[in-house]
Amino acid sequence: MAAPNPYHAPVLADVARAARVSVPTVSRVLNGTKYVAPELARRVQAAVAELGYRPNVAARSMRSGKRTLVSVLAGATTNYGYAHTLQGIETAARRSNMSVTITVVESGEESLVKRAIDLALSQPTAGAIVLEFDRAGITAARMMPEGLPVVVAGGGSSRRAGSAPAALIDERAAGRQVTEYLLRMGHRTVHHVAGPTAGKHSGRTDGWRAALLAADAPVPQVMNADWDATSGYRWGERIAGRDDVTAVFCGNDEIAIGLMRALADRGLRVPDDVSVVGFDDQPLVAMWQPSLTTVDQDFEDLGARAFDLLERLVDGEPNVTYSVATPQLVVRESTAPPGR
Amino acid sequence: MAAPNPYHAPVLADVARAARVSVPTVSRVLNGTKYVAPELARRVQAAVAELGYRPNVAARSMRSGKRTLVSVLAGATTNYGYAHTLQGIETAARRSNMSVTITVVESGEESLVKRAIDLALSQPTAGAIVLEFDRAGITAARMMPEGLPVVVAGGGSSRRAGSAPAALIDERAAGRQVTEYLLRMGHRTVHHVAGPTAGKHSGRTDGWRAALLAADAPVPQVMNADWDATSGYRWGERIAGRDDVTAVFCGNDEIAIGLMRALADRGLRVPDDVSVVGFDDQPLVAMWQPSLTTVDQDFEDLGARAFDLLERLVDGEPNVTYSVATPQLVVRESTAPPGR
DNA sequence: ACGACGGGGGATAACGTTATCACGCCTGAC
DNA sequence: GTCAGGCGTGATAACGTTATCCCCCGTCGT
Repeated sequence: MAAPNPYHAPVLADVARAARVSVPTVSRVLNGTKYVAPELARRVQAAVAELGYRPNVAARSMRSGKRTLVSVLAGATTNYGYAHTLQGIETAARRSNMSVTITVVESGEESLVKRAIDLALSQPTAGAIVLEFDRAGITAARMMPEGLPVVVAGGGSSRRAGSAPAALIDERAAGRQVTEYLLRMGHRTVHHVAGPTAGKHSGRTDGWRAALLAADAPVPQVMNADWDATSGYRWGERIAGRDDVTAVFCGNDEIAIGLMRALADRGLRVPDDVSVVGFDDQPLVAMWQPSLTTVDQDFEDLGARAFDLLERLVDGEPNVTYSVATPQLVVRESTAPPGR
Repeated sequence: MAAPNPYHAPVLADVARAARVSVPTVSRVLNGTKYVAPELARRVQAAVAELGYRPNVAARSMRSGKRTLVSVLAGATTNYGYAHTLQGIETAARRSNMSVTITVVESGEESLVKRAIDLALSQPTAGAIVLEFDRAGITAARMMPEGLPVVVAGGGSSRRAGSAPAALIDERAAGRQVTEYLLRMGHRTVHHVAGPTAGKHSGRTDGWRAALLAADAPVPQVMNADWDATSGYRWGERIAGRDDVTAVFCGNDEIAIGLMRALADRGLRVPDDVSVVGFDDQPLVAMWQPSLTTVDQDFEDLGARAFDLLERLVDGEPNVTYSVATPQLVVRESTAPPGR
């Protein structure tokens, strides 16, 4: 994209000429930094409207240091959680008259992460929000340059001292809640199909294990899957052959849906034979047959909280730490006391 | 976000000092614009690496006119089609070392659209891509300022001369294909639940009507819904009471899923009693029971094509017009010859 | 009536980069 | 040996904006 662009937007000097005032005066009118005589102000406003002048924030930020761009780094954008978090950030940013750039980090491989960070920060950004939902995001958060305001958004429940401020959803509490609910209904234990574990810890998995241990229930081996429905389907096929499995807690809704389809294809009924719980509460899963019991996570709120933390950080507020929300269990038709 | 930001990234002058060369020489090394002695180049590279220098594209674009930012304006971001189109744009832009900002246009109301455009264009953008999937997008496309490179991405099949270049998905052809398929299986006619119609025309609806007319089939009244599953559910409830409806073509997958659930709740079987077709081919609908016959639209490709058009436009290529892809019918379990 | 004070607005500089210009040195040819 | 030419490098200017400085003029106090 090197060729000359014939489009030349009007600049302050054009407005100043049209309004017969000096360039700094136009700037003062637009920013309200100093009192300007009503007559001059009126002429400036008129010229701005007529020429369709639009300030060049690049030049502005270069001189004033004020930055109006926030970078979001994410391992993906189309998954339910990612897309809604991004939307939450965008809405909050728009309210503050800031723009959002999105850069995808394709994997956790360091050279790729570095390239993504370089691209994101090549723009004059006020700060960055890293979606720490997967390995790519975790690596990106670790590799962010010192000194730049960075906020992390993710599924943890607390934060190490010294690390970046974070907006969190307490997945651990949710995992525990799901598991306790199933145990209370009489299931001897709860099986768990996890998504690709980001490092050692997954809040959902931790909460599940903690609840089982607290209830003295056996802790089955974790079944590892990808985040997609196909992957859930494969585990469903295997579970269909085992009659010790009466309740399955899935890492997300896609896995749960795929798993339920596999069970149905093998002639098993949900929830009569097996109870299934998802995670995310995507709109479609309420329409499923049976509708899916799942965990509602407010991703838009997560994004909004992340932006809020970043804004406070950029404003120089001391002791910006973290913000946690606890997701809610949504009970629907896919869970029942064990019948097998 | 007015407060001072203590972070100060290294600038060219810092690199130049560290490498004991002049500022322009550093620029020349980084851009490869002119031959620089190997020894100096080496020192510059070393200094860049050590300081973690990252060029400030705002300053660069101000001087050179080269712009590395593309603005996307969209009526929403989380819906399946929107999110994937956006992802296609981001991937293509990243390959060209360009960043993407996303600005949501909350409605078609002119003052809101103007504000969104102002926000998007307050950044020094090389051009804009407008997602013309809804009324907000259509209004935004109309209100974009003259002179700025603009590309539209949407669901049309052709383009008026004189309007902005466009990347398109031929929804009209897809609507016709769906309808012809159902008629061929023996349905007397095909009913249609449409999404919120963006202006008078919806390609899907036009194609459906054209196919019915071409086959001399009766053209039932269009049922208007929103894009969500709940809205589809409500139409499903009404359809369940009518035995003249044997095949329903839904505006998108959400509507289809909601509709199928309503039919099931009223004791009707899909496809035995009613055939249902969706639109989009979201991953989950293949797992439905019955799995949904739908139309696969390659939104990521749409986004990539839109970016490509914009790049050519910005590069000053003459006669940049439009690009069309035809989506594919995906036949699954939710359609069958009429049995009612 | 004269000086001090203050407010409005223009002139100027600066942000970080790249385009242009100018200079000095080295090479090659007479 | 001298001069022309070219190439590599540094100096300078410019992009569009805002911060700073400063001047001018009006007003108020004595």
